[in-house]
Parts: sequence; structure tokens; C-alpha cells
Amino acid sequence: MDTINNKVDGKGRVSLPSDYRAIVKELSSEIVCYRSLSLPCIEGCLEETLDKLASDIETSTDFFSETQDNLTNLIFGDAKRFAFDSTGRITLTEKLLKHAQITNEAVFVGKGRKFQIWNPENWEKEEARIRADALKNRPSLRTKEID
Amino acid sequence: MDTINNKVDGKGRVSLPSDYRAIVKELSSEIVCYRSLSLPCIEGCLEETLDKLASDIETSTDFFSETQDNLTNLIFGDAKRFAFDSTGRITLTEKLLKHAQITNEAVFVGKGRKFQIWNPENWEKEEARIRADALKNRPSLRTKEID
DNA sequence: ACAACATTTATGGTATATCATGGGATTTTG
DNA sequence: CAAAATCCCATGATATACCATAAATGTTGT
Repeated sequence: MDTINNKVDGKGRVSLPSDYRAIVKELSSEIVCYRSLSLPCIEGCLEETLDKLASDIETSTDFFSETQDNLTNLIFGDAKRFAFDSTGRITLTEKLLKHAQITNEAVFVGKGRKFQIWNPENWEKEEARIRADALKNRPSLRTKEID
Repeated sequence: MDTINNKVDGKGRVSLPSDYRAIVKELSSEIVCYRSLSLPCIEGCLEETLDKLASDIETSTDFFSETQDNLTNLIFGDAKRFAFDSTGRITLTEKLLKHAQITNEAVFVGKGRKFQIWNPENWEKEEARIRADALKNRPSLRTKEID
């Protein structure tokens, strides 16, 4: 949960927000990150979340499962484990930082079982887009009691 | 549940009304708050309410769905856990206070499974608006009240 | 009914622990 | 051996826990 802005130093080091860390630490000591398929951001989650995704798709009878299978392969090929050090930081790779256009600052955005890491300006725009979109679809949101 | 007016100090601390606290404490020791999507107020609920919503979304769309991505970003990106201290207070964030235009005082308004936190003046206007709206949409009520 | 007392609640202030972040030391790798 | 990646320590900032007072509410006894 939550959106948090942290600094990224010259080595690509960035603190995983403490709230995130607390949750991760209950289950593991590392996370998995990969380039988002559709957005200019980094996605992160626990390894077990990716594993679950893979098995879900394997057993799926969905007509489009072949497409999803390809997408899954893309993610697995890209994904890399990141352990956090004693002060709670991970060091992101050039490939990931470049994809998300991150230099000095990174915004962590909670997504429940996953999270995203954004360039601050890009996230600002994306958030505005999402909120506008959600307002347009407000009737369906209402039934789900978001607002 | 009635509406309760409490002070907000310089740190953003505010007492959760005792009635609210009693209900929350039966189930948890913390609440979740987020900016209302359409109104200038803060909304609060139990975490399980958001979790339920998230699982609803997960089962209704697939892992790669853009709609799901947007919704989960909107919900979990904005929401934050707030534990209350030994005296029953939570400390609201700048983002939330700014959205609701709250400075010194905050009004708690019960909404069943949720509640809202308002700037007192804004709530006064909103309540008037709601009452006027109710009358307009129920002419039959009006005639009965006149008689 | 009223007074005296007790308990819960709200609020202000201060101390403490935690977190984010910079710099440097140490290890690994090619 | 050089370059890079990883680990460890120091510090300032921030948030959290703790204590102390004040107000409101509730309770008891006469």
C-alpha cells in the first residue's frame, strides 16, 4: 500500500519503504523485479507471486492462454531477484532504471500483491490518467464500494 | 453514528472518536485511509474491506488486464494503514489533509462500513447539499412534511 | 437531587526508536 | 590487479511511543 518517494544514489541504490519491507520480511528476504510489459515502470513482487501466476496460466483453459504464456515467458526472462541489505536497500540494474527513466528519485506505488517503481514525473501523469479514467467508470466503482 | 468534531494538531494527529475505536478494536488495531475519489474528504475503513475489494477485482479480470492494473493502482497506491496509539490517535499524512483541506479541526462522519473525515466548513456545505438533493428527488416526502 | 469521586476521553508536549541516505571499507569478479 | 558489486558504519531527519494534564462523562452514597 501507499505511495512513497525515495532517493536513488549513484550506485542505483534505493531504500525499499519500511512498510513494504515489513511485509516482505515475513515471507522472504528478497523480492523479484522486472520491466513492466505495458508501462514505463519497474514491477516488483514476491517470487511466489510469479510462481503462482505461472501455474495459474498452465492450468488455464482460456482461449488466449497461449498469448498469456508468451507474456509470462517475457516476464520470467526479464525478472531478477533483489535481496535487500542490512539497511533495507536494493540496488537496481541499469536495464530497469533505464526502462523506467529513473535517475535520482523513485516513487514506490503499492498494488496489493505487487508494487511499481516510477520516475516521479511519469507517475504524476499516470496517476492523473487513472483517476480520470476511474471517475468516468464511477457507476461500476460505486457497486464495489471504493468511493 | 453521529458526526464528531475533533482537533488536529501540528503533527496531523487526531483522536479517532471512541465509538469508532470500540468497533475497530474488536477486529483490528488499525484502519486504512485514502482520498475520496470524488469528494474533498478522507475516507476510512478496515483493511479487510479493501482486501475483499481487491480479490473481487482479481477474480473478475486476468493478471494482465489493464482495468485491473488501474483499479489496484488507484486503491492500493493511495491507501495507507494507520495504527492508533495508546491514546487512540492516528497521525494523518500531508497528502490526505491537503486533499480534504483540513488544518485545525476534522469532522468524522459515519457511513456504515466506512467513515469520512471532513473539513468542518466543507462538511456543513456538503450536508446542506445532500439534504437539498434528497428533497428535490422525493417530492412526495415534501408534501407529507408540509401537511 | 446533589455532591464527591472515579473513569474514560481528548489534547499537548517530550523522549525515544526507526528510517532514509551518504560515505567508506571489504569482497568478488573478470 | 583493476573495476564493480556488496556490505557495514555514521548521521540527520522523521515518525512513533510514552507521559502528563485537562475536559467530559459516568457512578456512588447520602
